[in-house]
Amino acid sequence: MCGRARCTLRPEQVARACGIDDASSPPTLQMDRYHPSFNVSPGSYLPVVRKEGNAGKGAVIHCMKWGLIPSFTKKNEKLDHFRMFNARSESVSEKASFRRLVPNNRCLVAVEGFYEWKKDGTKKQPYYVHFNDRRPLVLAALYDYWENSEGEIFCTFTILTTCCSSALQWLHDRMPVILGNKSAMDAWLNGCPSFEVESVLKSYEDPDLVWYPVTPEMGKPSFNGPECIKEIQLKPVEKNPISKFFFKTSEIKCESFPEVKSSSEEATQTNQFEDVKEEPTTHETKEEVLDFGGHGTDNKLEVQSLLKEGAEKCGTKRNYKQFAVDSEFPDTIKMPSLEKKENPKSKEERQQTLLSYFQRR
DNA sequence: CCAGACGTTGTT
DNA sequence: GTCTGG
DNA sequence: CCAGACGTTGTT
DNA sequence: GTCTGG
Repeated sequence: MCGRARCTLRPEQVARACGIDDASSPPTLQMDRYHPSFNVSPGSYLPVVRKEGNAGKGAVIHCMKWGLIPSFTKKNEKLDHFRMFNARSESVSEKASFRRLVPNNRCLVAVEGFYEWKKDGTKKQPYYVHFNDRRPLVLAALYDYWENSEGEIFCTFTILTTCCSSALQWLHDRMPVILGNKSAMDAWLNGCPSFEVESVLKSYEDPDLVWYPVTPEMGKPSFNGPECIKEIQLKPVEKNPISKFFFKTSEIKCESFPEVKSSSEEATQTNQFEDVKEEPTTHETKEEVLDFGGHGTDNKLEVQSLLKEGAEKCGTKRNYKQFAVDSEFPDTIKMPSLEKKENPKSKEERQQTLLSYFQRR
């Protein structure tokens, strides 16, 4: 499934990720509705790349609400964006609400990553899933227009899902359809109405899709900011409660597994597009790879020899590259939930100790 | 013919 | 809009 | 997706 | 439990 994501991409980044020709100044529509967020959920607006017009082959970035409202929805019906925020790709060509959109209402949604909750009995642990080179994920989606009784047009979309890749099966059974290359994106966006959609509606199996656990606090939709994607250290699961008095969690904490694959993909920046009016060009020239903390220096090395298996059991899979640069979140951006947090994480909290284990309870 | 549905997820 | 059910 | 509410009356 | 809201 896909019910939560990070999208703090600027329109140019969306355009570039989706393969729009003139990505430097893409045509946009209703972008004032776009509020970049580390915690996007159904019901909020995201930039969607769709074809411009019927015959025109150009693309436009159109900000739409996540959660499909089919055009045939009754004029006076109460809108429910939380019912159809996903569409099963396996049945999308049969279901009445989606079927009619497949030929002519396909679109792309670019996000930096998405969240997935792992259920362990009563507990739910969220993980952040993303590409190890931090290029955006381009997701397959469908959109529709609906007009209310006052003549207002509502633009909404739904993200297609498929079964999880074998690598992500441990986490969930469903995942969004990730269009992993230019031809898949192009086919989905520009393919003729009768094109064989099944060919691109596959689960993404490549090993550059990685993940790590994040704070359960981000489950609250109002919790926003870079803290959402900060890697956390999972507490080891202890069968025997007594044993936790006898080991140092710092010794057995999960280490990362360095992916050895090198990617030629251009790393994308993670700056904000908070408000075009305020600082439209400030970030234009930056090509720096940025990240928003959370990857303590203590995580950086000595992990080379660790087994992949062990790392993945501990719920982390990542690439060296993401530690190449350690930078702060730009302070030009308003991030309310961050501002409230007066204390930055102490080293104590980053590197888990027996003391912190109890302090946090 | 008209009326009514049209969905996913996870959990039971 | 389009299909299913009565 | 998860979090949070889950109610009425009358008055401002 | 189930619905609504973000």
